Amino acid sequence: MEHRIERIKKQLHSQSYKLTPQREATVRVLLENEEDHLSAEDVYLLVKEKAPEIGLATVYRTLELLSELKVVDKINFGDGVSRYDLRKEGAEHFHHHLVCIECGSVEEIEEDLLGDVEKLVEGQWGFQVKDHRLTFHGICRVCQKQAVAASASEGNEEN
Amino acid sequence: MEHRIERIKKQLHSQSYKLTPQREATVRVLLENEEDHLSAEDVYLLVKEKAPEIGLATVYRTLELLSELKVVDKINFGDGVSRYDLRKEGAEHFHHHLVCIECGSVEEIEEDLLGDVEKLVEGQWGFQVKDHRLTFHGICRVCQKQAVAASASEGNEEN
DNA sequence: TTCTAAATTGAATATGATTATCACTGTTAA
DNA sequence: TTAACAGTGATAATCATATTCAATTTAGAA
Ligand SMILES: [Zn+2]
Ligand SMILES: [Zn+2]
Ligand SMILES: [Zn+2]
Ligand SMILES: [Zn+2]
Repeated sequence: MEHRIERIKKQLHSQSYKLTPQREATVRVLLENEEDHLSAEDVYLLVKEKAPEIGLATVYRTLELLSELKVVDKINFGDGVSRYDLRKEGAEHFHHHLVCIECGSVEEIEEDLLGDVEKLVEGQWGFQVKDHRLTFHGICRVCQKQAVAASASEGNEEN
Repeated sequence: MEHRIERIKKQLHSQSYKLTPQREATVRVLLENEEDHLSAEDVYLLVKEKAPEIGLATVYRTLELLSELKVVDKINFGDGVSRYDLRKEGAEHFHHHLVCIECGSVEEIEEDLLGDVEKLVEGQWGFQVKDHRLTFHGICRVCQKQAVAASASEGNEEN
């Protein structure tokens, strides 16, 4: 954790930005909730627990800055809010997401998966790929099981 | 065109929705601008040219409805507005996009490309894929050429 | 055709996320 | 020390989208 903060600090400094206490608090919240996909409001509320004096505008500004520096990726799952996702250490591309249309859960895929597709796009469409967004919408493992269970008990009730 | 409108009409009726003049005008605008990626506001302005009495709320409602019926796909390229994209005739999945980070142009890829990846996701992650969103961000062909030209003339100026 | 209930509409208003403004504070470097 | 200047928090402004509601339209039933 400290190591990653140190790294982000250097990245900020290299563009003559400072790692202020507010920015550090924000980054810590992102690191502590790496598995989640927090909205700006979510981050704000979590940061407030530790640094109650922080303002919402500062959180937005910090997230925007981290986004420009590619420390976080801004993503939109179609529910009207932007969400902020830390890049994995050393990851070249943004990771992928599995969004369940039943329960709304979001799972991550860190494997690249798109290597071949990107080669194809570069070769066949002449498009120089810099990054991507890939999200699958479907039914997660849990909801699939529940659907099976529900249809089974439904069958019983009919008897 | 008429054929596709007829089909959408049936799809609406099958869920006891009506193809009102406002809805038809909206669908026509989408069909006539199939290659674009229009926002609700864009659609509104275009529909107004032919049916000036239409209200913005109706356009939003229509696009939302068409979205539920899977006639259009709602997509977000990260610029703060939702865009609406007609499904290709008979397409099972949403098509892909190439967004240029230089000029903002959006190109479409209709080829599936993700068949193998989806099989992997279903098999290895147990996730039942229903749909996807895939967008590549990078440099389009035109901007690549311009970059080459610019760096060449820059080299000349230095002499 | 006439009638009726339900669906749909437009204008206006409300909402909710994000951004801009601005006076103030802390930091930096001559 | 002091004069830029980056950064901040509170607030107001903006902008996309959703909701409300009275009025209109529509598809069937009678
Ligand atoms: Zn689920
Ligand atoms: Zn993620
Ligand atoms: Zn371009
Ligand atoms: Zn498209």
